[in-house]
Amino acid sequence: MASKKNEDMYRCDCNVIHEEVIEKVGEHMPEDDTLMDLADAFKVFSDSTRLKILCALLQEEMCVCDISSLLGMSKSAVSHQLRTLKQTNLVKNRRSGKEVYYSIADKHVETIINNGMEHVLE
Amino acid sequence: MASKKNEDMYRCDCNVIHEEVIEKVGEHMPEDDTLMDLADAFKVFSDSTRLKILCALLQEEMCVCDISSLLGMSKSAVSHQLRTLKQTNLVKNRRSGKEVYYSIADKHVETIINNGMEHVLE
DNA sequence: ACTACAGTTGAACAATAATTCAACTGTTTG
DNA sequence: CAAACAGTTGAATTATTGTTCAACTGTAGT
Repeated sequence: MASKKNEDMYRCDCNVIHEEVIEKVGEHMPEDDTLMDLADAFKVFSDSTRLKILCALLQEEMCVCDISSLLGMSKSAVSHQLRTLKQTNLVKNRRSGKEVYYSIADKHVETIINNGMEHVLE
Repeated sequence: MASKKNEDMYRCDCNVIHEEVIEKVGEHMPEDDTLMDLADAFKVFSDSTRLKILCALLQEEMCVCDISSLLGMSKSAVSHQLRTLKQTNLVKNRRSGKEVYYSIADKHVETIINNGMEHVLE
């Protein structure tokens, strides 16, 4: 006879082995929405093109042409990625004549990259 | 007459606007390989299922069944993600009888997640 | 007003990745 | 040794994402 306690609580294809652990851990888990947001945040940093752009902008404000030249990529490809970076508030831009200059908008960018770098370089 | 300086240095569909900036920034950029590795590292954290697993394991060692129950996902799906996490050395496992217990293997996991969380929660 | 250039945008295409499904390994128990 | 269960694996499917391409906007110069 099966335990009735968690009948419909956790649906999956297995018998719960350690209910106490599951309940205890479950209580201290971050909200689902929070973890989705966190995943999305990391997703922005998970593309080497975007990382290159961020590393470049950490040094100096640059226009799209400059970035394209530096990375050896089309303006279109760069612009698409800049759009992503701007939508996530990591960079900001200003127009000066024909050019649009991008720069870092969030102080966490450097920390997050350095932190990840530390993890990679060992 | 075009400048001869950077003739074949940067190929892209635009005229280089600020050569000095590009050269200066270019000198201080991390290696391409390094940035690829960094992107791959962030990629692991960019999925909410994997984040959930890591958050759970940060609290306590758990077997696959426990994790499946906690997340409401199939053992197969969880096992696939655990494989990714193990290949990137973020978790380790040990067998005890029929069960396989997973736990955090890298001290950076907590730092990286907390760091990202700080960025998300504001 | 016309031309040239910086940049943006949306659709199409190609590549990557997460989940499902079914078959499999390994361990315990009767 | 046979049955039952924990977990793994590979192939197939589905979803997501990065880049290209072509057309477009906006600004400067003539």
